[in-house]
Amino acid sequence: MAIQLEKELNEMQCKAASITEGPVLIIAGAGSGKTRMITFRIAHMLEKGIPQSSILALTFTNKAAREMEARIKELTGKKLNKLTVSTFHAFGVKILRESINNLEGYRENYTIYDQADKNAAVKEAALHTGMGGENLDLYMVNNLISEIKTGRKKWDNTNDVYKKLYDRYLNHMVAYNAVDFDDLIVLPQILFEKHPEVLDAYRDRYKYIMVDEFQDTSMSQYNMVKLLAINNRNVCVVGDDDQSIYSWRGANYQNIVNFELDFPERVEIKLEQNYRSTKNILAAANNVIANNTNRKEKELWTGAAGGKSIEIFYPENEIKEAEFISDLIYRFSQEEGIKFHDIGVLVRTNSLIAVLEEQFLSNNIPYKVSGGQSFFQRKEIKDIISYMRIASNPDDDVNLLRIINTPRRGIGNTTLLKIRGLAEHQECSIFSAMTLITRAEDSSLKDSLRGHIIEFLDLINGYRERFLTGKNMGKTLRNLIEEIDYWGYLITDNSKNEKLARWKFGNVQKFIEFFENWERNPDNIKPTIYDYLNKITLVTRDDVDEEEEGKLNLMTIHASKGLEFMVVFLPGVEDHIIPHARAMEENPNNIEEERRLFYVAITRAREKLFITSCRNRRVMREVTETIPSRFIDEIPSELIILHEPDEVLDTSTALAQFAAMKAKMAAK
DNA sequence: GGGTAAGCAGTTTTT
DNA sequence: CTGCTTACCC
Repeated sequence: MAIQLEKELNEMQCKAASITEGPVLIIAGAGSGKTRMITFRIAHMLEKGIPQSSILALTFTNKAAREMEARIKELTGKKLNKLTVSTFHAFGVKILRESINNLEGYRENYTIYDQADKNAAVKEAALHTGMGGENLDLYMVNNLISEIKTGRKKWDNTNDVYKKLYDRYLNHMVAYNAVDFDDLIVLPQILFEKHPEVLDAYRDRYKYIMVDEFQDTSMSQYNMVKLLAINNRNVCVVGDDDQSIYSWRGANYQNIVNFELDFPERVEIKLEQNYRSTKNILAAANNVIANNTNRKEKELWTGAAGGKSIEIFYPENEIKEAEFISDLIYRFSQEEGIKFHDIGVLVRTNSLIAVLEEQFLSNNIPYKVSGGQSFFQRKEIKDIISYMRIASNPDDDVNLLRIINTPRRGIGNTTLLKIRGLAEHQECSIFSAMTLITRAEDSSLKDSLRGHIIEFLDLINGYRERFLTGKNMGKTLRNLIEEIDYWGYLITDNSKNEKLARWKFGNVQKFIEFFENWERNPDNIKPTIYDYLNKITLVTRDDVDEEEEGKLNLMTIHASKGLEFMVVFLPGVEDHIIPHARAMEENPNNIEEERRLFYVAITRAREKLFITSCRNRRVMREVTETIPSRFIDEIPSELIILHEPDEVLDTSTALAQFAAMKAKMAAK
């Protein structure tokens, strides 16, 4: 089987896939067949005899990583157990797993904190530095910690009041033996600095590096790539500055410029032919994004036909909007035979999802939601995970506090305060303090209380031992859940709603099954509880979906990146939503990123795009009048069918329009 | 000292 | 919807 790049790819794609040596910068526009090019590039490298183990491909999401691996597998028909395709964060986990013992204070059984855990840890640190309470702007402090840690910001006289809190937070994290998401990128680099021999080993191993979604890498992520690639110089980055939509998380598309400076001999390739959208949709997207300054010159073009493929409606309010969209989708499915999974409904904020979801539910439209609260973030699942985390790392105070009295075991606030005082005094973890307090002779604890604490300690210690054997962990988990009587807890806690309790317990059962499946998976050579816990912390969405096929896609625009749909609906295209009021408040320059978001949304559509903008919308409790997004005005009017605000919403016209356009395109 | 019901506020985007 | 505070009961 020889891959013929020239036959499979266009000229530019082919060039991009063939140059495997030296630095390459690929600017790949939306829908330009980027994934296809990358897949062929790696397949080509393997065919040339480059060993799998020398290749490192870094992506942004787990989903992208999985997809890339699957496609390479399909193309080459090879087993890919030596190829490293991973997200930046998962790669960080891998490095830390192999070498965290070299970092002072940390141990191998470290816990990864997600946003919620981090919040709790920050609160804790604030409490200890006397900065807690209602005045604390948790969101801001969280950001500050991240910015300082990743080097995006330095201490100055506007923020150094938080230095104490920051130091405390760092100390706590080491004491908890916990790392946050930023640490997964930053700690490996500290490790490399302190132990150049470790860095050399990674440089030796990964001679070829690829980075996907390069516009979304942060400065510290780029530094990591640079560290690894600077000697061998076989590094290929692929990105599109117009699709950079994660700057709030530290993404910096200036990295494209940095790359040009650090690798001046790079070959630069632009993929500008779009294979996805109708001429009409593409023209709209091009016109919108042209309003941004400071972008790489490029113009997407397509050989596809035109057709009036964009329609704009102005429903009365968000309920009418949801009804309209839902009805239209239903008729598309019934009368045009369009599959639900070919339709995407994309929103700017998670809060817009609920109304739509409700409508789809009552119209019996099968749908799946990506983004928002992930399965692993549900309270009942987090509880169970906390038990597992404490069993694997008892020093993790944040998770201990979550479960110490869930289900109720008679350790209330006052007792807890006493224990925490002791922990503070002894500079030890809460778990250790509990052990101490049960042994103290003069302890003022009542016997019953002491009994409760001992019972808890025995429970954790017992299951810790069982989990650490690495055998029958699923069974162990089942026993644990039974022993703490989590079912009984759910029943009493949701005494007014037994159905809810049942549903929650169903989730718990599901979680156990995931865990057992993972444990049984032969790809896991030696499954440990640490590996599992680290893995699920990095999982956000979609990994849990059972049947993907045949379901309507409902998600945020952020979550839609990299996807495409035959028909796309964009609800809530209103000022204050997109561009988002909060974003604009923060910094008026954010308008460009909001525009990029709108651009990403438009370019998801292959054949048809519906934009709706409500005239009134309920936000929290109040109904407010809204105005259409300014971005609508940036689409040339000759490209769209504009329905007047007072026009009665009519799904039939929209449907007929679509049919006519299809017929016209087919005729061409 | 612990448990619990009721009332209340807070939702930009995510690894 | 749910996490958090508050006030009150056992």
